[in-house]
Amino acid sequence: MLDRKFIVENAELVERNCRHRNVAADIGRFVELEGRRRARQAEMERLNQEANRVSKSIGEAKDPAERDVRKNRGRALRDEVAQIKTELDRIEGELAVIQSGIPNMSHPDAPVGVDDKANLELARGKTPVREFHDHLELKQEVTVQVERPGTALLPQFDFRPLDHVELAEKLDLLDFEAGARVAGHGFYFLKNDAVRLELALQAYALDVLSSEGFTPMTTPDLARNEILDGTGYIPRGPETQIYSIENSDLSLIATAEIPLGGLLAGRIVDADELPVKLCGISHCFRTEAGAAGRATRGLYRVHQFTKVEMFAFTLPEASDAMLEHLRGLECRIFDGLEIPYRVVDTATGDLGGPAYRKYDLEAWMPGRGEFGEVTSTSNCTDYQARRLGARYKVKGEKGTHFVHTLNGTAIAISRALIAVLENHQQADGSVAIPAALRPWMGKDEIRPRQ
RNA sequence: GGAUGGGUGGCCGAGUGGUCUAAGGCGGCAGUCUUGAAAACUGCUGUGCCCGCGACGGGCACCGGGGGUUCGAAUCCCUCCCCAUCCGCCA
Repeated sequence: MLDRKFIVENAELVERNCRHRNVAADIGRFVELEGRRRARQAEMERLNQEANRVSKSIGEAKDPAERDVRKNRGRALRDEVAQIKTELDRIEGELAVIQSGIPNMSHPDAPVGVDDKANLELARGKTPVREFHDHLELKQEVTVQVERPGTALLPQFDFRPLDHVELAEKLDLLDFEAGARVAGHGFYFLKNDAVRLELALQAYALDVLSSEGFTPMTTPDLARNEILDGTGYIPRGPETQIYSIENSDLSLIATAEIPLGGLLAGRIVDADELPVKLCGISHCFRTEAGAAGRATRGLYRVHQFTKVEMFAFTLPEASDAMLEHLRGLECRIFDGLEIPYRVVDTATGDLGGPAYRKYDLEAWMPGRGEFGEVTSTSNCTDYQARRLGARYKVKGEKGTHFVHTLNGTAIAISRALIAVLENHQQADGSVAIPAALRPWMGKDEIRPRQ
């Protein structure tokens, strides 16, 4: 959430930002209520002060009659306070509702637009996209090259590429049918080399991030709703993406961002302990409510997957640079996997609540014939930290400040599997293992079973 | 699941109705001493909000959350949550 004083003092900026974000929030009402809250607050404090004075004077009163007079005075004052408190609570409630609906401010360079159509492509990965064109004369050359402005000559598929579901069937890597039988549509079993691939992808990501000073962690796959709220996830309501555990205040996490953010909830750290760089491995659970019928085939949109997540707590002045750092690592990881991708600067209307700026990596997915999101990294500035109560203190200085939080996908296994299988497939239906994964796979390719 | 104990400032920990304006310690900051450092000693040191041009100025609230009793609650009552230990079961 945003700071109340900031909202009041920058009402026009906040209002404009809400428009850019495509969010309806009654800022005018908020400013009015906050003004009233302060006035009532001041009034209540004045009465409390008076009542405290009266209470203290009772012990000093000489005769019983005088004591009774003062007691009555004290009682009257406390009654008045109680009335104001009731009104204050009502105002406070309405303020909190509006406040929690106001999204974070946006980075001045983030592309402005109400939805993902305004997203801006910033860069491409090192690995060129391979496409398949029916009209090309396949017999002439094994690899056809076409020219594209601004890039090197691009290799093309010289065969019609399969999608990961077809590949997985040939290679016996996935069982969606059994997943559906056991847990319903959207669940799946990984089998055989897909299991090794998952472990290899985790090990590879962990390897890169450990060398960059991230502390590896596995996290609880459940978190208290309070922590979900703090990180900006909404555990209840019809639109929720979150599975909640019945008869408890726990939910299944949608990403390790949730428990990792919760790590410093309600805590104050020394400024010289920052930045804290964490690398969390967890399962991720998503109901995908409202996503019915959209890209439901295969692993693209599933209810459970494993993810290696980067998370950072930084000083405010360090968060912009940290976001670039996280983006750079995502690029390094996917370049290392020899997967073609593009980097997208997310438009204001597509940022969600907590993000100040967000970059997505979209990998080329030959089976879909389009780019699909595989990672996402966000700078949430102090928006999450304020709600979580994650603060830092500078030695020798008075007071505390909110840290900045950032998160970024290192590897989301399900979508990474799509990208690896589809981009590294070979004409005979086998899949070449990218060199970066071979140490953990113990083999160079996945071949169909004999 | 059963039993018990407990939630107090950055941390540890005392405190069972009115100098709690929360003892004491640790840590931190500043100073004295010292060639320098350590030790020792002295002082300062919680969070949030409000008032104020500002202060090393004033005020209010906060002892797990909420509610109650009282002129007055960390302290008494109700309720909820959380944590720890032991036992049982179990990977």
